[in-house]
Amino acid sequence: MSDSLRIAVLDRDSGFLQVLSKRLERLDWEHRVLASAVPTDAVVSMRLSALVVDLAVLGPQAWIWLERLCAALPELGVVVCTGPSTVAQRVRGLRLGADDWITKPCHPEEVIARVQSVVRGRRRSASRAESTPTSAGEVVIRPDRYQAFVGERSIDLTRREFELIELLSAAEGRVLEREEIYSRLWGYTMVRGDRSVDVFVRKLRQKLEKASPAWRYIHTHFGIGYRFAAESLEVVDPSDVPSSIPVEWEPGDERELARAQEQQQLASGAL
Amino acid sequence: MSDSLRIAVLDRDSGFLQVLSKRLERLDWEHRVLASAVPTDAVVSMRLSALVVDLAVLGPQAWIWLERLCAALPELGVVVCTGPSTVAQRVRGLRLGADDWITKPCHPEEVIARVQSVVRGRRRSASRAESTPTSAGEVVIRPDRYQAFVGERSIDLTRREFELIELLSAAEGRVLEREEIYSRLWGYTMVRGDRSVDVFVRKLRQKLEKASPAWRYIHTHFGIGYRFAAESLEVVDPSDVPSSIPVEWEPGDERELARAQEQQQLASGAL
DNA sequence: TGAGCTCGTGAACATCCTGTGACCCCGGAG
DNA sequence: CTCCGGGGTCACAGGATGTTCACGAGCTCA
Repeated sequence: MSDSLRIAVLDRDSGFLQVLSKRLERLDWEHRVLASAVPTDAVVSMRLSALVVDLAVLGPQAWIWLERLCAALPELGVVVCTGPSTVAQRVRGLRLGADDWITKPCHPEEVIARVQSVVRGRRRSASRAESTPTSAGEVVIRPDRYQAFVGERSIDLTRREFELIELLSAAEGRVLEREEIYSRLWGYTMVRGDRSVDVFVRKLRQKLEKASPAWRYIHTHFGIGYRFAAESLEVVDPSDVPSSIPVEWEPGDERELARAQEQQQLASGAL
Repeated sequence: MSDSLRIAVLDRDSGFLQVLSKRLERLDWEHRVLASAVPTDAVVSMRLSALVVDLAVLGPQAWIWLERLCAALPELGVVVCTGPSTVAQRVRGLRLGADDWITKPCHPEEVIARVQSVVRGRRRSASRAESTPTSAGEVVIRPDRYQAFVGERSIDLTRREFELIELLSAAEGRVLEREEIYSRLWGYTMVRGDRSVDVFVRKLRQKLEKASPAWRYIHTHFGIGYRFAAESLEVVDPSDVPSSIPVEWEPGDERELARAQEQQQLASGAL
């Protein structure tokens, strides 16, 4: 989602900066201005999608700096935007790892377009590399596998179920309205009376409970929607649980068990 | 191998073509010259890394042609190299999917450098350690031989089949969506309803299973795509099984078998 | 406490997806 | 020209998944 980017501009030309910043604001891209050479580490920590840089501010260090930066951050889009230059300079810059070279004076719109173009290329290759596992309670959500796990065991979610848990967990702690859930998962607005969200929440709850019975993950907010938050249940007195249960469950029996546990929890005051 | 590229130049400026061709020869890039607009399909079949194009030769069709091409071949690097233009035109071209825009007259060296820069971005994903054998389970994938082996015996994969296993195994553990597999193997975007990926997965599975029956390599993720991971089928001691599982297995029922074994494993140890 | 809405539940139903085998096309070799 | 292997398409069938429905329990408010 979100084609909102994160970029930095390394330049001192106040006119250029002002115009460009205004455009960036309107695009709603996160951006910051740097006034002088910044150590590579610092750039790393900014987690940028792209960097626009005027080599002039770097002085004689420019080439070395550029080379180091590009070597250290091959995923970073680097667009050089600088004054008049020779072919040799441009070729050198591009060979060192710059992704584009724009000659000033230039129109900010073109800068934007070229940055987008550069990032578009990156995105393609990096698309799934950014998938970082999330965890909540006992479950771990792994986008790279389109699946959630408890320990090493897959919960065996379907595509929609996974999308749902991914969405909910991304908003952990916040209540998401049905409408929002629906429109983010289905892509269009929910018609009144549609129960799809509820149904998938139920399926998801079932699977979560089966895989991680001691936790509650999805909480209903009456008249509003759902909230995702891992909450462990009070430990139930073992003597209450008949020892015969854990042995082998027939395909239909988990439900019974789940219900029994629910009753117990209710009784013990967990809610 | 392989900073040797395959590019095409769509232009009519004989001087430009001559100079550029000479440079390309020296770089030992495969290249060809096109004199007029070429249907997208034709470009697809050329299996290019990049295309340099002068929009002037395309006439009024230029924008449509460019848009179609970039949409169909997201992996193709497109560098527009054309005469004087307005900012609006350049922005438009870049937004439509062009990766760079060079204004003539220009130095061929800069064209080369920009093409390289564009391709460098693309390649990142494809730049796995070429020619380094990978192994998974019983199979060894040898890019240098364009073939996979079990022990010393070749699995006898065709070109596409090999490309597929190479792609999948490079992403071992991750789920690859059909669209991604398709676009990386065929080079252009998949049309809905295309079953090519499935068919090649089947062919590959057949050969893998024949060569290495005790392992499963390619796992289906319903509604998403495939995941490559070597998993050995624990061979269950036949004497353990028969009485407890009354069902008779038909000769072709490996799927049943696999499932049953999975169940057993679940039941026997893991919790 | 009761009406009215909301939510959980199970199941039926419709749809979509995938595995599969058969078939067609094409370029190269004989 | 014909044969052949590889690549790609098609239609079918079984299964997995998504969607809808009806019913009952739960929550809120008067």
